[in-house]
Amino acid sequence: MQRLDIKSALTRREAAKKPPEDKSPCSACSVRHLTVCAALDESELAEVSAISKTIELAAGGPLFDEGEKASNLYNVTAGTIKIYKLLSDGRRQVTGFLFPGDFVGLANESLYAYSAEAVTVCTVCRFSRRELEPLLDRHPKMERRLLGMASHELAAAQEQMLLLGRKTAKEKIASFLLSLSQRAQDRGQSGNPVTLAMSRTDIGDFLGLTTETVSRTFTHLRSAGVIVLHPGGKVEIPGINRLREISEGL
Amino acid sequence: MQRLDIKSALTRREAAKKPPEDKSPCSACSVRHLTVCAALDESELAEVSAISKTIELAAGGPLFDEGEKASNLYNVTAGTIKIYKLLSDGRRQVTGFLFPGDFVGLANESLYAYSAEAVTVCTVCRFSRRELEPLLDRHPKMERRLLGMASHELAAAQEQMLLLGRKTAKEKIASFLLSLSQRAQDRGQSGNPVTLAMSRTDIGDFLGLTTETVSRTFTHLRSAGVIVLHPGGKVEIPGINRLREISEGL
DNA sequence: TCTCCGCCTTGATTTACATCAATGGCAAAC
DNA sequence: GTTTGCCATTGATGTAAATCAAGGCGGAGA
Repeated sequence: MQRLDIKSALTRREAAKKPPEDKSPCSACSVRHLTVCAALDESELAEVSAISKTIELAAGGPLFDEGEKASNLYNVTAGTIKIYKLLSDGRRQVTGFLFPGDFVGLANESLYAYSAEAVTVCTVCRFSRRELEPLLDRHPKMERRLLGMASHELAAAQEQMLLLGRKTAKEKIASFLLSLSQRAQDRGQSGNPVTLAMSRTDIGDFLGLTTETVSRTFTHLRSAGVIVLHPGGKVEIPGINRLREISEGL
Repeated sequence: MQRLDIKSALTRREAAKKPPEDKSPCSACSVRHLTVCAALDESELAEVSAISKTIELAAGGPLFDEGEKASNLYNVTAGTIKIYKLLSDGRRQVTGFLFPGDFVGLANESLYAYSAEAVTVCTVCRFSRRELEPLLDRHPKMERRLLGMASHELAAAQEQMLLLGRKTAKEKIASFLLSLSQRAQDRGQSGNPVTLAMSRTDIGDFLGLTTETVSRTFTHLRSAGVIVLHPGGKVEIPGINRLREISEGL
């Protein structure tokens, strides 16, 4: 398990310069059909453009930290982001990975309940909460869509609780690979082979395992011929049906 | 860990007769300020009354099952309900306990993603999804409130992932007791002593532990003088600050 | 009142995974 | 080209919690 080293966290933060951009070409957004903005027509889209700002994040760059004032919301448009929570002694739980089309920053209370950090180079679309709320008031379609996305995330969170509380290491890794594969497919990318953009440590912190156990479990699945590990984090899954069985404990 | 025994589940289900009632005195609802309905004025409340129906559940009675068509939504008005998911071999993860004011049944897809079952005798308020949706369209306030509740649940789910993935048995039990205590207080009930309405098995299935470990951990906290176990599931917490420290791993 | 049964507790033993430790590969920095 | 440092892998050992096992207690029902 990764225990956060404060010094390295600061270094990482400094390293992550964010060169901001300015144009917001929502109507040309390639992942719009996956986002909150899917529900909008051209004129509504213009309103959204007016209050949104495109931002680039370097790999490792922080988007926001747990406990910070939740003044912005973000749409991921490119790259992979992780969200996580920490215990005071540095134990970490990654509670989700976000891909293009995903939405971050909903906070019922006024503070973020988790931290968000870029795993790869990322592009996100930023909205200030103050400006977005009146827009939601005027466009119930958008709010409905947001509620739908929140429900969907809630269901995913419950699935993840089942994984964390009751699955074995092998079942966890199998479920993780299948879920990544599915999400890649949903985005029109290859579901097989699937690319793992994140480190073994991040995977471990997502699945409630250590790096070593993650690595050993990959090795085990490889030996069993269920997966093939290629360079660049590419994982081929010749035994995808077998992987499905494993993920269910069969 | 409880592995679901089909026979006993059926017995339990038959045992749970639900004598339905008919009146819906929303305006007299004692937990309204905690629910979706908090946002509503008198005339809106009347509309809600018109499409809601009060239902009583015996202890152990099922509300709905995972995979069932999600045609209803429910507001809990009295009692405790558990929601859970199962693996095919019977391993169970309780993903939440619901108390008066809580809302169940949101399902983005058309099927419930989990099962819901009464822990104690319960009263719930039922809405059909078909009738509720147009009402939400007309009352954005209510939809906004629902989004707020969903965000809140999402934050709770993430906290629970941190617990499941990274906390020790002792930390899990401590966090659990504190969270129940807080929720009781939010409802104007005693936070100390706090009453545990659910069995050790349910607690274990919620925390990713076995009954035995739950029991041993309670014993350990009792020996340490942090809690006192009284009959009827009442837990007194003389060392509530100590319990806070324990829950954080200090 | 007695019996039964489910729930809780406690003890002995096992085990899946964590921890500790060492090494190799690769990419960035010098 | 060499060094540095991160990341992944693999092996040896330790341990928290699971599993297996045995009573005890209290409420429901005869």
